Amino acid sequence: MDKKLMNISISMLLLRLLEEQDRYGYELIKELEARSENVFSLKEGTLYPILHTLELEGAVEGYEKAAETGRTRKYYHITKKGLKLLAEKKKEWDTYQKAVNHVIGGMEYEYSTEYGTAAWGF
Amino acid sequence: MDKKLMNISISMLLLRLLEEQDRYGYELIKELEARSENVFSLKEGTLYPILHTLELEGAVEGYEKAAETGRTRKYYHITKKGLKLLAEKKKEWDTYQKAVNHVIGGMEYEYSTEYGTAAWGF
DNA sequence: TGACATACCTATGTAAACTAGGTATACTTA
DNA sequence: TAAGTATACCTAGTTTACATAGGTATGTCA
Repeated sequence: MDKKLMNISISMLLLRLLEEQDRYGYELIKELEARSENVFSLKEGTLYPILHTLELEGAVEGYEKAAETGRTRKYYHITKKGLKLLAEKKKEWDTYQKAVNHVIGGMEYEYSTEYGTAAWGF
Repeated sequence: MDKKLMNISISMLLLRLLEEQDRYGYELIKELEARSENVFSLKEGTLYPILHTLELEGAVEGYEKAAETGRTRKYYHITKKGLKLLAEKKKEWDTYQKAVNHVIGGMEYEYSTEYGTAAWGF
């Protein structure tokens, strides 16, 4: 468990996006904005240090790759360790979520078997 | 919205407990532990400063009251301002929760009309 | 009587995330 | 073609929620 009460780390969200496919920093920011409908709008100053830390921890691996435009981007790939970390963080989030809802009351929920259910308005 | 991404404050949980009835500090800690099944276990060093801040902000009002044992306790009462703050924080939490789940995927939920539903295992 | 639970408090530390800058390339449009 | 905007990466310094680690004092139970 994280020390910081109810502080679900951004890294969980980033790892989740990298679980799907390799992505570069700027792309992660835009994708996160899109999926969260602008609830999560990371500044570069927030994102890049986190990515560097994740790389140091061995949760992701960065590599340079040229875009179609010729411009070089730094892509990140999630490692086995990263996948494990993601699973842990998801479990933590679930625990916190349940506990908070239990305290404030009034919310019922259940898991669905697939990513992105009708409940989310897809 | 709070600046701190996904950092849902403890104050929301405390205000929620004070919404039900006046309580004293130590009681809040124990009640929070009980309701969250020990997920949230505040240290006194965490709780009391938060209560003092909430009082300074006018969200709660403290008053001394003797317990049956004769011992004096400091009870806190939630104010109108506190109730408003709680409502805001609940809304924030709901927004964050939805956004996180939207990103990590796979969770469906709906509101129930009453506090404490069967889904929570009461 | 000595340990433990209750009940309150403050000073200091830590780390996640933000603020506020910086650099440089590609695209768009006036 | 110049200027503005979007893309794409980076670091130093700051903020602040919460934890750590201490303190005091009363009530209870073995």
